[in-house]
Amino acid sequence: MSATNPPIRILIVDDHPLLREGLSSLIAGQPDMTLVAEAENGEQALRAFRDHQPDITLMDVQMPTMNGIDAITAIRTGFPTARIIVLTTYKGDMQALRAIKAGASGYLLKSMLRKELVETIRSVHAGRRRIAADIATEMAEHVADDELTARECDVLRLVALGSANKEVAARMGISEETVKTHMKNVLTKLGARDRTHAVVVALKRGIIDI
Amino acid sequence: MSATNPPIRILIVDDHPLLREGLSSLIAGQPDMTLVAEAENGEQALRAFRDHQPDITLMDVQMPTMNGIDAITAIRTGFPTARIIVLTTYKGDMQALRAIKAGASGYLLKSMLRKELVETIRSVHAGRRRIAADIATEMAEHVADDELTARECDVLRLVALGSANKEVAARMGISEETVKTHMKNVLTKLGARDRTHAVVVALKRGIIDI
DNA sequence: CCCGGCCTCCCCATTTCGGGGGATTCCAAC
DNA sequence: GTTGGAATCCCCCGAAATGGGGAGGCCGGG
Repeated sequence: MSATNPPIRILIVDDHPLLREGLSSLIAGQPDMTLVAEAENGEQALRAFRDHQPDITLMDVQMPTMNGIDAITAIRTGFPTARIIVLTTYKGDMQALRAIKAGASGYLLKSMLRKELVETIRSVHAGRRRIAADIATEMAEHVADDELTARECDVLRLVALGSANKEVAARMGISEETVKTHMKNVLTKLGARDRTHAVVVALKRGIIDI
Repeated sequence: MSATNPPIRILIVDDHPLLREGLSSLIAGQPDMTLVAEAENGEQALRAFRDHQPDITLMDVQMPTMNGIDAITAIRTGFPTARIIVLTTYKGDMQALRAIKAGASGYLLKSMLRKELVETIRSVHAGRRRIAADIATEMAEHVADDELTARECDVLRLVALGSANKEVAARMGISEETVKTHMKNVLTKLGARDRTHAVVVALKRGIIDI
């Protein structure tokens, strides 16, 4: 943070123009930071990263065209040392977990204070990691849980759309008995009391989207 | 919009500091607008409105302490001519409907372009109404639908939390048969295929929250 | 090579739902 | 004062979901 160091070069990726504006003006007020590019979806982010190779990328998760998780994976495939901070509205512990597994160094909420954000940028730039406390807490509550398998997620998604077991079976090309088995596992793993509760829990935790 | 007119006096109400920053810097760039106050929840909004009586209030819906709908109702009880524009992330047609019934003159998404926002501010200040096209479309699809009654919402909320009809009945102090009747009505009104689907539809449309 | 996880399928018994029907009471609005 | 909506309760019945058990095949890591 000494004045002799070059500024932290930052890329912003978010599809909300207003939020980009807010970030941009926040960064403009920090003498040790400079904004090098903006992108409004994952594809643009990839190009912008290649062109500018920023020190820090601030990335939203929900975006059209290419979501933040895929963008993080793609960026870190080409640049394994890229430091990326996810900045999002809350969407459950699973989304955060996926972002971190994809290589994010930070996970923050858009509702946080400006001060915390700039501190996190400096912190991550210095090589540390920073996960918002409430998200860390929620992730910790589920570390011991078995995650849903791909097949179980498929079943649950169809159930969320109103399919009965028999219809799920027909759509997936498997027997109704298999669907029942998957649902039994889902109920157990999510600690849900019935299929409706399971869908609600999965939506809250970011395990499925609708 | 002539330079001789006094500027449009604006109040911002949003719990996201970053978004307030973005709005603030956007307004600062408009010669015919001036920011008179900011608030980060409904209560503060009420006080700020009384103190400053802005021409336009930009209001989020989801906030701690006092939500946007209640804040709109409260403000317009004291100041029936207040012009309020709701600025939110998408949460279903029902939330928009409630905001408009409470007296909002505009309903916009946070993902919109800056240009559209400043145009809407001028438009609403001139006495017109402005609802984002996609929201208007979705609201139009449901104008013919019967809305859920208070009791039906109560039942659906408990169902979403994993209660069986029998348990909903016990919690609400009514008979299971009554719960079944309510659920039948809910399924019909929402066009849902089963209770799980009903909960998902209600969540998407902003009819219930979890 | 063997083990574990995943996916698949099957059986049984009980409970819960969903879709019909109908009925009463209460309150507020016209 | 009648009318209508909301809320309450009741019946029947077939379909669906839940909870318990078991079991075989496949694939990848140790």
